[in-house]
Amino acid sequence: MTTETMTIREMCDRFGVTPRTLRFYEAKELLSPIREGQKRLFTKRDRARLKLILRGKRFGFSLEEIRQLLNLYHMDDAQVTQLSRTYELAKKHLAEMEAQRDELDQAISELRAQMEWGAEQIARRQKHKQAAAG
Amino acid sequence: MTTETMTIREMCDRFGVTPRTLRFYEAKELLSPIREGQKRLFTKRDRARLKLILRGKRFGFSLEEIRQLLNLYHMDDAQVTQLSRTYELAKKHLAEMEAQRDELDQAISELRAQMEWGAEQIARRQKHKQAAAG
DNA sequence: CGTTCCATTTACGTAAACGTCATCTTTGCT
DNA sequence: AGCAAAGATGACGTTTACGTAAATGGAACG
Repeated sequence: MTTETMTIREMCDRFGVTPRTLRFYEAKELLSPIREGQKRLFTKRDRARLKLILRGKRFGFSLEEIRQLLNLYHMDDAQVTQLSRTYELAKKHLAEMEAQRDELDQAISELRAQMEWGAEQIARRQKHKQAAAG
Repeated sequence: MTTETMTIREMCDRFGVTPRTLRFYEAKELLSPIREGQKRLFTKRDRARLKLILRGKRFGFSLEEIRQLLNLYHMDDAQVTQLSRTYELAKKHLAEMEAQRDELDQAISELRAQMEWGAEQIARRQKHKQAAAG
């Protein structure tokens, strides 16, 4: 087993996805495993891309958005031609992510405050119970 | 126009959603506007909840997940009974959000690095052009 | 009173992201 | 040679989150 390429099953085990998912991503041109006869062989590049895909999904991006963004991470010489356009897209994306992070930070502190209130209510009820029992 | 309640149209204009969306959220028990005859009237509570709904969506949560979480923010006396269960759920959610933020932070710095590389490539090409032209 | 304008309900349609068969090949044992 | 396991290729099904169209109902305006 050269660690260079992986079968579909090895990929599934490593990333916790189904074969269907990997084939689907290939159909959508998010992955492009090489073929050994019929069988797919996933390269290091595919693994790096899949990692980014799954991350993008956790952030709420659609596969189509993710497809665009993958070009930012895997530019070959042919694509360097449109590099500055890609760069603009990246800047936009970066801004979106930073906005999302700020919102997330805010949401986190709001939730923290909410939980403190909740903890207080629980404590209050404990006291009432004791008073009623005593 | 008392600022107390809003019509469906006012809601749509304020939040940038369609009437269909608001009715859909009501059907899914995410919102519960009061009725004036047939017509829906959205209260301050509905607005607060909708804000949280839209935010949750940006974070990649499903409507069903969001529905669960809304209880954390709008607990009435009846629900305080299960408050400690809710509190546990909140803790789990908070942990998820913090993990997501950390991942987002990492993704942001990776993208930044990627962009610096891109900027370098652009500069390099500029130089080559000049050399070829000169 | 007719029409226009919102809004409501009901119902069917749709895009995204896979799940789930059914049906082959291919490949590795025995 | 025979057979099970793994993988491939359609093709249809499913869930989520709405879109869209049809039919209906008030109410407001000329």
